[in-house]
Amino acid sequence: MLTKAEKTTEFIVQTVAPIFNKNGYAATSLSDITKATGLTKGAIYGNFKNKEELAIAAFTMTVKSMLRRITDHQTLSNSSIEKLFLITDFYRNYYNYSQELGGCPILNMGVDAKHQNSPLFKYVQYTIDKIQNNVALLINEGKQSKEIKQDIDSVLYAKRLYTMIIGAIFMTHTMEDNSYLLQTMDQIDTMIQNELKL
Amino acid sequence: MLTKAEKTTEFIVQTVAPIFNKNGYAATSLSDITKATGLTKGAIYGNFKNKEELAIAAFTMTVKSMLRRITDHQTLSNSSIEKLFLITDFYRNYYNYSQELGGCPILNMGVDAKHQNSPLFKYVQYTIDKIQNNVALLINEGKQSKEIKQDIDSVLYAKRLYTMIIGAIFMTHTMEDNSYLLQTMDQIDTMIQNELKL
DNA sequence: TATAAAATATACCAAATGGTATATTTTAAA
DNA sequence: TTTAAAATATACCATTTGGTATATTTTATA
Repeated sequence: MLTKAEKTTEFIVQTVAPIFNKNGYAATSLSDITKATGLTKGAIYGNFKNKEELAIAAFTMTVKSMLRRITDHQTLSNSSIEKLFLITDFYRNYYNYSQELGGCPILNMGVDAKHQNSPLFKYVQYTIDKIQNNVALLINEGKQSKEIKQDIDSVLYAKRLYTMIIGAIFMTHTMEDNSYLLQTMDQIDTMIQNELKL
Repeated sequence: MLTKAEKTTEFIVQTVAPIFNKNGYAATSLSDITKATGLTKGAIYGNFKNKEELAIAAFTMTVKSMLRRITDHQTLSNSSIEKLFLITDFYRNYYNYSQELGGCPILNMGVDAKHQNSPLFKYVQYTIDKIQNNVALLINEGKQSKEIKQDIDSVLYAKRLYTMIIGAIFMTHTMEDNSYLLQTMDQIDTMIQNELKL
């Protein structure tokens, strides 16, 4: 069972995560944090060393729950090429989902932390690498099961796909127009169909 | 001739623009500004109403000089399909160039201003629209001059191209790896060659 | 139910924030 | 070279910032 303190820590992170994600680190003040949680500084600093540690906890929590969601979605099929299509399927609903998070954490933190917070920025890089490696692995599996063409460079192709996806995420959020995400997912599906599939 | 005051205004904007672009609005303090310019608050507030107005001036200045640079590069050819290739040619050198600016202003401001500063965010949207419309116009010209296939949806294709470009810019800056930009420009060149060209 | 420990609130701190009124310097024209 | 105006510096302001020491409350256990 979770103790009171553990529940409070969880509660703070959950409450504060979308605020940090929306506003960025510098633009999120401790009064924003106390206001949103209804707690005082005493409670915040009893659960976290400082503002930075809280921001890190919030970001890692958001990213982990996001990655879990993609991974879960992947289990809907055993075919590796189908799993690629499940990626685009996931991102077709990403505008809604990421709005709940306060935006795309990878995109926001990649921009926000770049010249401000190197541990967080490193963590963004690590996460992107992780996502891309998963896609590359999937392509490799597809090659082994003869679902995907043998001459495909899996790492390069994974990078290509994620580049398009993150571009579409930026455009959809910035132009406030979901069609960027939908169109790009169509485009990627066509690529999988025409360029990857054996 | 430029008066002393006009030169100072110019100097402040030029000096401060990359700082705002790097750090974002909230994370750039007035002491950052006075330190960088070597001027005092009196001089800053004599030339600008407040911090926000300075940030707006800095951003518009950066964007305008960037757009001028693309436009200038376009004049290298009269063929509309060649002008499309000149776009990818431009972005092949964009990592270096945008680093001088303190990052890509569109990308950074799109993320930074989204939940903070609505006039600046609107200006980002306006600028993206402008860029995309220029590309769409170029494609239309290519269709008229029989360089580009008639059944291409120019607006949709322009959106597609810019989505890929901004994705590549984010990836290159975040992963600190220029190959994302180069690979994406190769990919776009292939698309122009195979999908657009008549 | 009493109690020790854990969790939270209160009250405070120095430093930094954006901004302004006024004093001083610099500029350019007469 | 004097002088009025324009530009910049100085000194200040209230407010907010992140953070902390201590007081108070809540929790769980004996």
